[in-house]
Amino acid sequence: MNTKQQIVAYSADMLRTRGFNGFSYLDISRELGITKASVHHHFPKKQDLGLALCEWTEEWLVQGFKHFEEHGISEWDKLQRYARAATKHCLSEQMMCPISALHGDLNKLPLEMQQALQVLDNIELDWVSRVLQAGIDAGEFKAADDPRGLASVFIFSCKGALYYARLHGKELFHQTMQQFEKLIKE
Amino acid sequence: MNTKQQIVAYSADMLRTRGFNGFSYLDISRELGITKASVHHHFPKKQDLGLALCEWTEEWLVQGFKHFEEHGISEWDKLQRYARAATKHCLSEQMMCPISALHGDLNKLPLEMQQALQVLDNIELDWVSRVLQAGIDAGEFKAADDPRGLASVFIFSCKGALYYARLHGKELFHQTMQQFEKLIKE
DNA sequence: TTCAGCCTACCTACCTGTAGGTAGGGCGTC
DNA sequence: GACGCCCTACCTACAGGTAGGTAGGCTGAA
Repeated sequence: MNTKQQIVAYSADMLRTRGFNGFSYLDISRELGITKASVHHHFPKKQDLGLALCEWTEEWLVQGFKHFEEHGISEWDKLQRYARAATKHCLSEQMMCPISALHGDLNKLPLEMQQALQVLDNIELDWVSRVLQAGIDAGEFKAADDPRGLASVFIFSCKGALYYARLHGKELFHQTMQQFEKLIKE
Repeated sequence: MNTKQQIVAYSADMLRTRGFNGFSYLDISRELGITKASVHHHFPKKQDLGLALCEWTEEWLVQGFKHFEEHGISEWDKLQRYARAATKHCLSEQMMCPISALHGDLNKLPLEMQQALQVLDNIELDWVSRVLQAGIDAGEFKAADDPRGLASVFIFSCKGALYYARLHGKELFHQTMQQFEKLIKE
């Protein structure tokens, strides 16, 4: 892994624990044992790093969805895998979803990053909508006239509960996902 | 309104647009035309200001719930009023929920503020849980074995959709709330 | 009434440590 | 020599905070 990739990897961790404006080039330089100016060499402006992080996030998303599709034994199982993947680091390492982290700093992001974030949102909403629609078609879930709206409920429930789990413990997360499951199945 | 109250009022706006770590004493001093040291006079450390903001948020919450209770003509109407109140500034002024804002900076908040935030979360979850339970008892909503988990779904759906509405427009917000309504009524 | 002491609310000046960034240079590899 | 990747040194502008001070108002005692 070359220096540039190390910068992105470490920055992705920081994005998820402190948000985009919560870590600096000095943080990165200290972690990797290089100078700040060297970080600037690879990413001249923080926006450049931010866009690289959006690309990283998209890759992370796309690979995740591919994995869930390959291993999910039902549509609900795919959604559960999504939720479990999101949980994986949250409860032990206090990490949030990178997309949520970017939304938290939305007002301070340059336009280009906002546009990249919009793309990420749609990738995620599209995938969950498709899984829900497939589940409805297969009789796993109750009929819904707007899978995208329903996908929103699922995504926001999941992410919100993960945010809160950092302070309230994982029980609330499980309660939330359980109620969502009952709502779409019963 | 004295200086201290002005500091809190302005800080509350900043909390909701930039997050707790997104504005500084210099920002406040510039806005109010006083020096930074004068801000420190009223709130020696930023944590003191943070705790005052938590109090402000609690007052804002409690008054909101009182208003929704007084004017709500059904349990769903109360929840809709909650959602509409949250929407009121979000779509025009890019303001987020203060509680969400604090959660976004959770890892960087001193312990005392984290504890105050936990209290705020519970106040909100408790109120929504009670409204949902009353609606279930009155036959407005379908039975649920865990009103608190259901309250989580509602709150997170609402807040998440507001976050996204800043970037995607209000349609997604309405879709989300509409699907939630169908889920608990049909 | 006057005055000392105290309080509130502000001020200037200063501190350490960044945060994002710029300019010029060195070194190793091909 | 060219280039990638690093470096030192520096810039402006903070961010949270500290120390010492001033001004005006209030209160109680002489």
